[in-house]
Amino acid sequence: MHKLSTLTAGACSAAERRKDTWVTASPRRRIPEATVARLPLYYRALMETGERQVATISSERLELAGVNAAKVRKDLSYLGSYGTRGVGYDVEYLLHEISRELGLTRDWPVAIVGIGNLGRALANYRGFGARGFRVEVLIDADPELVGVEIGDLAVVSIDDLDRVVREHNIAIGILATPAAAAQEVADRLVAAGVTSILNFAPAVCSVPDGVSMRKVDLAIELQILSFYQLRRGTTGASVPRERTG
Amino acid sequence: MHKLSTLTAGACSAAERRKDTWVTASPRRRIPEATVARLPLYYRALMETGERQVATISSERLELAGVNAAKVRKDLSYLGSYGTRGVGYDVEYLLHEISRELGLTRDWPVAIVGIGNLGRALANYRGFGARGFRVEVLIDADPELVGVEIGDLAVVSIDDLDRVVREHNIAIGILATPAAAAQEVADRLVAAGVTSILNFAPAVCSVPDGVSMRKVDLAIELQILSFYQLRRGTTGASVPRERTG
DNA sequence: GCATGTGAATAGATTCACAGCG
DNA sequence: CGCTGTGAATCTATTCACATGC
Repeated sequence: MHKLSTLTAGACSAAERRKDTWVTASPRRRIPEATVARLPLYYRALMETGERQVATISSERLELAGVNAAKVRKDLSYLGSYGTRGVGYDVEYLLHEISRELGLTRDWPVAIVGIGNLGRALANYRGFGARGFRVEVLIDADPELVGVEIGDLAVVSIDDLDRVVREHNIAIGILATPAAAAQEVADRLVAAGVTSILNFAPAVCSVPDGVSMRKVDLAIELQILSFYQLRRGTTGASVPRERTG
Repeated sequence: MHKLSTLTAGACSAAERRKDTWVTASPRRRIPEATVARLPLYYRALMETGERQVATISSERLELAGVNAAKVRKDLSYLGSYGTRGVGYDVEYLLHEISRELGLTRDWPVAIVGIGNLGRALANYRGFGARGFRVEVLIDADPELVGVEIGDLAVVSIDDLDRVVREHNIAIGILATPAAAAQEVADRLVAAGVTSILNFAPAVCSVPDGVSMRKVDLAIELQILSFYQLRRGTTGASVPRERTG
């Protein structure tokens, strides 16, 4: 059995949490997990700001839903002292630093395994492609699906997973299989050299140390919403019906 | 982390108190956010355990990836003292308590707004439907799409959002629009009485107090993976290529 | 004996508040 | 003066360790 190190979206794997695992490539401090999770938000906000030809921005104005100015400053301070006191942060420069930190200056070839409804939608999704994440491989177990073209990619048989993952130098795999297949496919991806997995399968699924897995689980998100919904004064349109079946 | 307005978890509705099966009426303490986010995991694990005809389970054995026995015990203790010392937790009973806590004994009608690739995949996704979340309304702005049948639902025009949301008593909305439309649609959903939103649009988007929003953002998840991937000794298949352009 | 339930200890994240500097 | 950068204070979450009770 594996050393368990799964993570849900929002939490990170044991591998990342353990201090000793850190290859301190960058001389600065270890960037806290919570900060890492917010860097993409800053990146996105800065991109939008940059398009509006704004040269410089203060932590106050960068502030976005749920992230106040103090948090912004502390987060950015982990990257280095990239701001100017009395002025703010240079948008272009900060964008560059964040994208370097996030590895967005690189090209990450991605494989999607499981070409059902969701896998197909992900394959067609413009939005990764935009920034460094290019879907290069589609894999499915269904012989009917093998060879079918989605976008400009032909679906490859799962029997060829190992070969094709290695050929394309895939580091990041997207798991969109049924729950039952998730663990086996994750194992095969890892065996083929994949060290980051984004898991859409609604299954408890684990990966060895040294591999990151983030879970995106629609059912879980809805259940969390349901929890808070239930505890709110439900009025108007929000009154749930008693379950029928 | 996720913007969930200050919760009124202490206040427990009369509807909950009404039932007879549990001894202790309502959880004494407020359930921590981190615990709430794990309840669905326990729920799922217990469902699988229950199917294997296991009557009782210890925190040690319930332990799943990333959640150790101590955490399990503390989490479950927030719900009440539902275990038996020296034995463990009764699977059926605990399952019932958790599902009640999560509001899974109810039926939550759901609307999906934005019937593109992703929205369509979500509409066809069996998996919510399973436990209380039933997609009843599909909404899109594209006139070409209005009236088109997906599964057994016809797409409704966004002009009718308010009416149809109220008619179906929608409390939970799923946002799968392009980023540009997200904020406006969120506002309209809230105006129509929706108080929980699951947002798939890659956009900074905010909701007023008293409304929950959870974000599922593929680009962000990939960027977080990329961050850790970059900091790992990238060997074998995992060496990223330099960006070509 | 064995596994829960829980205070106490520790670790981590957020916020405060202000010194420091352009 | 305005805004960053950061120690210190606070709040939240996790882990430990053991008394408690079946």
